[in-house]
Amino acid sequence: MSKKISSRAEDYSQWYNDLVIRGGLADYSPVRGCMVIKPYGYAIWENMKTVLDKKFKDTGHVNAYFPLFIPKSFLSKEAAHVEGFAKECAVVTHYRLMNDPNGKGIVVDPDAKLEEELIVRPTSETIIWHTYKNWITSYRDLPLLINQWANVVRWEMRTRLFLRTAEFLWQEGHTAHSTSQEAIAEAETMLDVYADFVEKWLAIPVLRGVKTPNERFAGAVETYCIEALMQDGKALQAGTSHFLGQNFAKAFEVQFMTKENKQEYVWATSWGVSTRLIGALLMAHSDDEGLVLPPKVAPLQVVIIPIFKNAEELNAVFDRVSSLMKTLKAQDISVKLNDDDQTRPGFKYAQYELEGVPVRIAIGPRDLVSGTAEVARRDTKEKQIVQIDDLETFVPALLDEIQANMFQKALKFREENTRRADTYEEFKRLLDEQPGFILAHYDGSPETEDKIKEDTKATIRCIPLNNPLEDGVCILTGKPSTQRVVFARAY
RNA sequence: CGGGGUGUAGCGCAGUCCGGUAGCGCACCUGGUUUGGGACCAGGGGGUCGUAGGUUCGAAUCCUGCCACCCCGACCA
Repeated sequence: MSKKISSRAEDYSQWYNDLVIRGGLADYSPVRGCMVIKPYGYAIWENMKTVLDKKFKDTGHVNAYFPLFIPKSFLSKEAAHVEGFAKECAVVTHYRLMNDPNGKGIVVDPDAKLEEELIVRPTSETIIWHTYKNWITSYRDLPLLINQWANVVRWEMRTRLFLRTAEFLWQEGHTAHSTSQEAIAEAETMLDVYADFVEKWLAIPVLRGVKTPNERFAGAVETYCIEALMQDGKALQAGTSHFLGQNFAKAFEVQFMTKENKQEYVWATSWGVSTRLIGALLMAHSDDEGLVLPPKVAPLQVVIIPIFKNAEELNAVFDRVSSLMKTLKAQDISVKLNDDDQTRPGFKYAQYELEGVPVRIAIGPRDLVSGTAEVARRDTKEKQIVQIDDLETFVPALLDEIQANMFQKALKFREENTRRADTYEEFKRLLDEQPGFILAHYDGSPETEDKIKEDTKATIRCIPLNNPLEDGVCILTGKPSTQRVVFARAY
């Protein structure tokens, strides 16, 4: 095995795969499009989950769990919804296997065919709204604010580790409200929760906006999204929040009695983020040496590498740092001393750089004499000598600085790669030569959007919230336009 | 589903053209020397060569079918 991972410049896709595999985040599984999330990758997900779950609860939501299997007939109750998901559903048709009569292993028992086939959930709107029908009868039952952490299956044509897998982990919030305004406010609140999380914890700047009708979630009236820019200039949708209007309430007959004693359909939202966020995290920050993790979600924030030739020297380092480790842990900083005597320091340095541990501290016999340590930060790869006694204040400050610096770096990258195009030629040239977000006018028609997508593979990522109005003309048709929208090629 | 590629030890590969019973590097195990940026020496274990069939005295190698995975597209979070 080569020691280096592929570089971004020579093969961006391979670089990404190397990060995931060599970084110990996931493995391929025996089933196409599925992956095994390894402990290190899962630890990142757990950290994300912990923060998000608290934010959901702080905004009034509770967790519940709905079943994996959905009766096939449910899916077709909302027309746009089935249109959007039918082509990528895993279907359960039988419930039993038997020994092959021809002696070749095991086969599906033809007598065990299900009366009605079951869909493995690609998302849970249908089963949840079926359930909500029984839970909601009065305005007093509203709002109903429920989230679930679950796995879903979408049988995608082409998969990519974390970014698009056949099965993925996510959370999906499903809320019911008595008014349209309240549901819209909910969808916007959750978009803000996502944006805040991605920017402050993952250190990835995002654009908040709404999707055009073409890009809207199947069954939504309005889809809000956060869009991030990856290092190769492609966009990645990092989270979505949908205002579903009364579409699902009507499809599943969910009505409530108002204060005025009138029957009305309830208003709905749904919102979700998935393990795709791990893909975003990798692609936004990592470099040719490996992962670069923001301290706030790094499974391990600080690693101490002792330099030693024998047990005495190791113990001397351990004695010198044990109180430091306690102090850091008391501040909720994860720290580990790697006392493995089978690998040498250089190997450990390379390994922790690959894994993206934010701060590395090396302490050897010479340091013990001088009372110093070598502190290396992963984001800039800078090293400096610090007094060991100062580390308990230096390290927390450094972690904060790394977190802030990673966000600033990503923000600068996005700003430098957000450009305006006023003609179609310029638009196409930018896509090929300087990929990134492109702000351009379009005439607002789905046909124009489709044509541009067909020509260039670029899509409208979003119409930013609070978008400044500006008169212009559509880059494709020359028709008048009142605002620029954000185009990009996307994952 | 279209295009390209690959299936040989846990991983990465050579061997296939030209058939003779499988090899290298890393990893792993044992012992020793090492340890401030991916250590070294010696010894050792591990593979029905993706799968099914065919040709042949003999197949990783030739022929046919099938399967899987990866990359690039169309679809999507």
